[in-house]
Amino acid sequence: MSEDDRPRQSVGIAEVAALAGVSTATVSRALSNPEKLRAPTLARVADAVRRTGYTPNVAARSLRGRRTMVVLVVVPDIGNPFFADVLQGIDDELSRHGYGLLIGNLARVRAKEAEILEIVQAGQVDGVILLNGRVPEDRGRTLTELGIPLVAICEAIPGAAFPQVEVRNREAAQAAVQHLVSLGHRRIAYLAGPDGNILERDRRAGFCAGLAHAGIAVSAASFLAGDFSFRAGTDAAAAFLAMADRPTALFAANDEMAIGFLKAVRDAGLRIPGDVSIVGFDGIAFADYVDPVLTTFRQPRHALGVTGAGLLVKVMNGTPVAPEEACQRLPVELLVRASSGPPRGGRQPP
Amino acid sequence: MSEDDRPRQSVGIAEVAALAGVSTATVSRALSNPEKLRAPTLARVADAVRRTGYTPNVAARSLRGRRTMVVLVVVPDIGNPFFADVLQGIDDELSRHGYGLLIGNLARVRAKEAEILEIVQAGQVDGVILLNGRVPEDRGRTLTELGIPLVAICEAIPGAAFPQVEVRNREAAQAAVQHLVSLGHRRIAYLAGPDGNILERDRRAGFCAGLAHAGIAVSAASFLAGDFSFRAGTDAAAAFLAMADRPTALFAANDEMAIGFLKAVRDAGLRIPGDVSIVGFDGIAFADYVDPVLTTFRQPRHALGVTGAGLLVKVMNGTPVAPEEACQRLPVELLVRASSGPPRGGRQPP
DNA sequence: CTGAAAGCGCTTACAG
DNA sequence: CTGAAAGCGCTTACAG
Repeated sequence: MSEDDRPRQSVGIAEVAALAGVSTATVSRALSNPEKLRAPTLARVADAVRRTGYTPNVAARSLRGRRTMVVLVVVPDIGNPFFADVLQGIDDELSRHGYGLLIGNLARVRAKEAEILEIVQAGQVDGVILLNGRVPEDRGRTLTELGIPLVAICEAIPGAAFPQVEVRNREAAQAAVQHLVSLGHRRIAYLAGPDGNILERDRRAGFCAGLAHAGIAVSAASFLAGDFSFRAGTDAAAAFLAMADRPTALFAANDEMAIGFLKAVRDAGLRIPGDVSIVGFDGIAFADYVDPVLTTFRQPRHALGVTGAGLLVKVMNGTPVAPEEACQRLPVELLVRASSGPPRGGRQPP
Repeated sequence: MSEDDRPRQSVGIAEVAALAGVSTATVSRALSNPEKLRAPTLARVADAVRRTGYTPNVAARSLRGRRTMVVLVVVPDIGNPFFADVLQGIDDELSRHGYGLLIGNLARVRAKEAEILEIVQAGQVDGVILLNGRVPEDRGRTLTELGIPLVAICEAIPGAAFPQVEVRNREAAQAAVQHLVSLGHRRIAYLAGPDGNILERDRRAGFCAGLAHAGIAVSAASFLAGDFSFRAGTDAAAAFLAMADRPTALFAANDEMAIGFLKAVRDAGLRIPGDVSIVGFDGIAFADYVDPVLTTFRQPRHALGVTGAGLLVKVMNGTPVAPEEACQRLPVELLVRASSGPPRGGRQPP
């Protein structure tokens, strides 16, 4: 049957083979398994490839080779700069192994999980890295059922059977409380992340553990609702300012909220850290440029990406993953800056 | 010849065809050109597709159909949240037309342009959107030679023969100067972007035009070097503070630098806007949370993405693009906030 | 170490 | 409106 007449790919493997005086099989091997060829043959092919400017067609290679050399990264919100460094780490490690990277942005829309399933079902990728804290699903079907190599990073998925890499959220949150207590604070508020989020759960648990450890009744602490956004921080500030017996310190479950809160209470005339100390979480770039500079925890973002990608490569290659590797928890670093300090002695000025 | 024994795709088009009692051609048509089928046939196929959970293999479809339904977006730096909204706009428009999106992050590394060329040469995408202000090239070969549909947005590429969408950088920068002049400023500094960058060139030109328009000698203005980073802002602040006859206002070529500058001069004890007014460019989210809130220009980021993607779809479809569409320049909006105000009358305090 | 040939899973021009 | 069959451009098990 005749074919359509759209322009075809400029150079095909056949042309390279003809120019080099070898079969297409040999050209293919020269590109994928050069060690299987004799040096002179390899050289002739390499020369022909260079002269023709040949690049193998990706679709054909994927179809025939049954692997795409592409990994899907599921991100809850590409707009959050936090993920940029993680993605960079993933990309660095993946490209070392010859893999490309497809970004699936959920944009915080649950319905987009169906698209993730489709991409995988369509055979578009060899593995998936989840940064979104849950296994995507669509009408009862879940990603795990599809039998594709999987890894979760940043936001852990409790009980999952695949490798995971996260940071010590609980320990860090506890350390935040310890830091504030050591400065003399006893009335400490917690500005929460969205309900059900694993980071929120772990950081809240660490916060409570920190209080308990310091002999402070959790019932005496204030819990402010939030959702990780700047806006949640300013909203929480309004609630905070209206409180009768205001805490002298606040630990926010992330930096955006800490910054929103900081801005709003400062605008209201409170001094930081005199009237209220603030501690955030994440160590986003912006935290260095607020006034006062935010005390926070620096996450090993790049390392999270590299580690997670490395694990996925192992799974995709069928390399066994040691149990201690399969559930890693990286440390975070407390950066003590100007936003936290001793509470003003005695009462607050009118 | 026998094949390898890796697990194959769960459901193929043949199974669906068998279940529906039609040929594979009909299944294919049902999915791509449903209007060519009779309703009952379509219904039978649709039912079979649903029951089998069939999703067409992307590699096979691309190989045979000679189109991938994927667009490559070349981003200079994925870590810059500015691009997140633009990408969202692109994605919104592209997905309306059935296209997926592959992100090529240059990470400000020139050598990565070679990867862009490879992706295109490998037939991996049907079109390219450039956000990086130049046509990627590698050892003499440029992307334009590859004959792939192309569009540039955000950062224009002068003299290019493909459609472009940018904002009125020159006019906006001029308006920034007008704003400052109207407040009473006469000594105004410009904090520049990286050399050779088109945004830098246009904004600088607008700055100079604004001065000229106000009857201020350009030679009397101060030009501080920068590169669009927070750090460049703090570095420029050091230079600014050391100046003998300090300007009373500064226009930064982007918000990051404006914020870095703001933070550093504030730490040095200057009051804003009393001692120095500051105007940025872009309207990043963070600009709302610095103290004082930054006067800046809000870019129509989402619209930039939507417009650019829409143009690319036209080019890919062979739809003619009207000349006035082919070179669009969207307006930006000046947000007057607390970082700009009248200069303090008389001398500055010691 | 190298080649001939099958076949990955689809789409589409042709025929009916 | 639907089907039979070619073929997209590669890779790989088999044979030599």
